[in-house]
Amino acid sequence: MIRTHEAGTLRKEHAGQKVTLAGWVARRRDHGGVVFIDLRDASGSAQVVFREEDHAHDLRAEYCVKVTGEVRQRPAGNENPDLPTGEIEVVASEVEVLSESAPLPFPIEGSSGVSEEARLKYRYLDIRRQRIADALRIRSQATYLANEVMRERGFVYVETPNLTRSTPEGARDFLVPVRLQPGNWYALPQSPQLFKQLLMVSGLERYYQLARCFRDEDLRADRQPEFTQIDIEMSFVDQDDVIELGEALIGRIWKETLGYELPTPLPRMTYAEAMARYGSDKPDLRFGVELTDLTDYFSGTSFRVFQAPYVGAVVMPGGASQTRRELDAWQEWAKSRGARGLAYVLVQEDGTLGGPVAKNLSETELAGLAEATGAKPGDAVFFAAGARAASRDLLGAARLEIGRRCDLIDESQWSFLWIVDAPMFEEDGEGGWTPVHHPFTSPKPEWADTFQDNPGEALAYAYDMVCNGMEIGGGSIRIHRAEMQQRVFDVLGISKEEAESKFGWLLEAFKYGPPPHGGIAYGWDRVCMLLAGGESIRDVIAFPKTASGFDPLSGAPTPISPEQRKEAGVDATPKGDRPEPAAQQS
RNA sequence: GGUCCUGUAGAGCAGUUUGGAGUGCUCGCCACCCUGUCAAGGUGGAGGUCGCGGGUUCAAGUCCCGUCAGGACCGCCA
Repeated sequence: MIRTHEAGTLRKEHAGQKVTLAGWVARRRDHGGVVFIDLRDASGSAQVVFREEDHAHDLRAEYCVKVTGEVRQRPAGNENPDLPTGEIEVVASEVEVLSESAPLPFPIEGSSGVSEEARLKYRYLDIRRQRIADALRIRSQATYLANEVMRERGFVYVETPNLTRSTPEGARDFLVPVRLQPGNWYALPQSPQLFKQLLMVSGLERYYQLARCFRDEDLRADRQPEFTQIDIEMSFVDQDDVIELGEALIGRIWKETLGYELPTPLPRMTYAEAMARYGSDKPDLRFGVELTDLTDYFSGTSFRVFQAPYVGAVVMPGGASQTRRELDAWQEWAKSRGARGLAYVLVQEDGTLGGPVAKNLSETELAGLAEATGAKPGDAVFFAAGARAASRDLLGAARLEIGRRCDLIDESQWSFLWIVDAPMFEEDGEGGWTPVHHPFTSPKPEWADTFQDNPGEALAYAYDMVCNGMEIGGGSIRIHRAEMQQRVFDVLGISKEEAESKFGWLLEAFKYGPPPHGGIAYGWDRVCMLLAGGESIRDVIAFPKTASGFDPLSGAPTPISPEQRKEAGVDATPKGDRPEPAAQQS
């Protein structure tokens, strides 16, 4: 090794030892006759002292250097109790510049903000910064822990293909042209869903993988075109078994990275309850502010707007003192979400009700409103009326916005829960049904025989783990009987031929004694983002892409040359003697 | 596909409302001074296509139109 010690590990016990360090010049404090360098390596940093004969004057920020010198306790009064190495310093006797650094595009040390674009373009420098380096380390630690838990429980790590077949359901696929078979295309997997079910047919019984997944959809702070899941599947289990495993996995990770004891078993809430109380299938329980259903309350109202299939409300504490401008801003906010507006009533300090909606309500309606919604003097009550799902969505979003604006969210808190009993199907807007989860999700046992008769009410054997208002994992018990699978396809309007063409390879496998099985997948980037305290999954991805899918570092994606285009067979027509590739969704 | 915010020196910002010479702040950079700092300090200096294109105007960083890039959100993401 070039060095004998790591800078961040030096303590006063090392005093008197001759050491050689290697790292980067983090900070330079040049006093002319004496120069201090903070030498940073992966372990931390230590102060190196140079005397004038040492030529340290020419060292610059982020030069990569090797320093030999003697560790000594700092002179009395010069200790720095804020630093782990603050009791010692290294008196340099030799210094070698291993490589110089050009002036930096942004500061490595210090906490000043830097644009996302600059950070991604020079991501390798961004990772030198403490915050990102820490985030990547905590991700690594979490990954080790996950592997430990899975190993202890006898799971088999299996890698599934990244070059695979396009799947017709779900997200848009990334496609890869195939030179050997011009006109035919691989798809990158949206998840290893079908392969992991095949591995259950194979009898592995317990499978897991840190799987790369690819989805060609628009990006968000918590979405990248490629991302990682911890993908898990188990045979001969029911929902409680998978939930127990999920809690053991997340519990170990939170305990050993953050020292947080997961309060297991985690609370479970049905999808229906979550939607009714919080207007969300991933409620943030770090604060209260629940929705109230006022449909019955306003069932006889003469106010036309509230003559709707659903009327609900959410209370903004202290909201009555908002200015006209702030209340107007709520209208704009609601419109930006596709609503017509956000009706409101202000509860004045004397208990009277104000706001434009109040005069449309009857004496009786006004009299009981505060009690019905739980509003107190000084609060504002926001209403949504219309279709139930859309109205609850709006109120749920308003609830989160209230939480943010009123600073009701305790950021130091962890709120974990399971959302269970999601519906199997939802209306696709064209008179048909579409799966809420995916078409291989089993109904709950009580719906096993009858789901096809009431598709809108049938409950799925599915579960999502929610943390701080974010879905971090989700899974289900799968269908393993052909007869039941056929009934699901019938509800979805998928013909036998269509099912054969799209999923034939899975259905074929399921002819050979498939075991009952189920699983779960955790969004690993989101999990690590929560552990690292980040705002975006980009914080825990070494080389992420921008919101338009561009990588400012490598410049990807790029056009291809006409030669590449020809060779890849991008424009070729497939030969007819192959099975029809699954139709692409546009 | 849509809505909103942002774009001014290497970095972070102010200036845009009410048009008047690239006017300014913090950090960094370069040179010099400085023997106990740890966000060291001091003196001096360099550094600008105000994202890009067009328009209005005697005059545009500032107003208008378009466009590009980044970010947030809606749609979308089983």
